[in-house]
Amino acid sequence: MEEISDDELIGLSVKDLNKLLKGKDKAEVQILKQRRRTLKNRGYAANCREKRLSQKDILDNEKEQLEKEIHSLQAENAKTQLEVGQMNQTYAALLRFKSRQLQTQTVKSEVS
Amino acid sequence: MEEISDDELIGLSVKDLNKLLKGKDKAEVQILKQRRRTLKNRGYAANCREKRLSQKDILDNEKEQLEKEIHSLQAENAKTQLEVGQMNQTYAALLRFKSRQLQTQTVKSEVS
DNA sequence: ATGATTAGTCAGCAG
DNA sequence: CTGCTGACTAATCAT
Repeated sequence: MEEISDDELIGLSVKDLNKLLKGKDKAEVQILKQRRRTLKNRGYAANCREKRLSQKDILDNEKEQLEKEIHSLQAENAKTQLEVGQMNQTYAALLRFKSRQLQTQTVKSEVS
Repeated sequence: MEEISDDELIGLSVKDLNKLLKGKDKAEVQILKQRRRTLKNRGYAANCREKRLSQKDILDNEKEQLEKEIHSLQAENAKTQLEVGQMNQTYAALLRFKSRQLQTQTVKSEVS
């Protein structure tokens, strides 16, 4: 019989494989089918490992994104806090103005 | 010869193993040493798999922590923003007060 | 020699 | 049956 390469064996559909195996020995067919299964498994295993790695990459990236978001939020927070501080200063100045005015009015009404 | 169990074989140091193997056939010794190596490898592989899993767990946990931190920062931000809003209201009221006062003063100085 | 990691193999489960 | 995954083995790398 003609030798069939791993790649060919993997590439063939079961149907085509059966066509190719028409008049063969049953034992021989079994052996070939087993070889096909094994080759497929080899691919599945490689696939499985690759998937494992890419999922780790995904996790790493997600983590990195979250860290960026944290930094962004921290910056935003700091900015807002600064804003609050400035407002407090303005607020204090206005309060001083207000109490000065009230005092003046009081004095005026006292003399009137 | 007496059979030695996997656990025993794994547990023995090379030294003790050699003692035990004093008068043995060289081929037999080689086979036993290979069995020992294989058993050790089995353990290493299991260890490797476990490590892989625990590292994934670590990543997952870190991710979860980061998400918690994000939520915390978001809450903090919202709170501060609210504070800013309230301050803006007070600020606006004070500003109204201030301009009213200034107006009054202006009027008074005009009539005087 | 020892331990860790990778690729291939098989068993066994899921669809 | 096809595809995936856990565990085992052997080969290989590093210490």
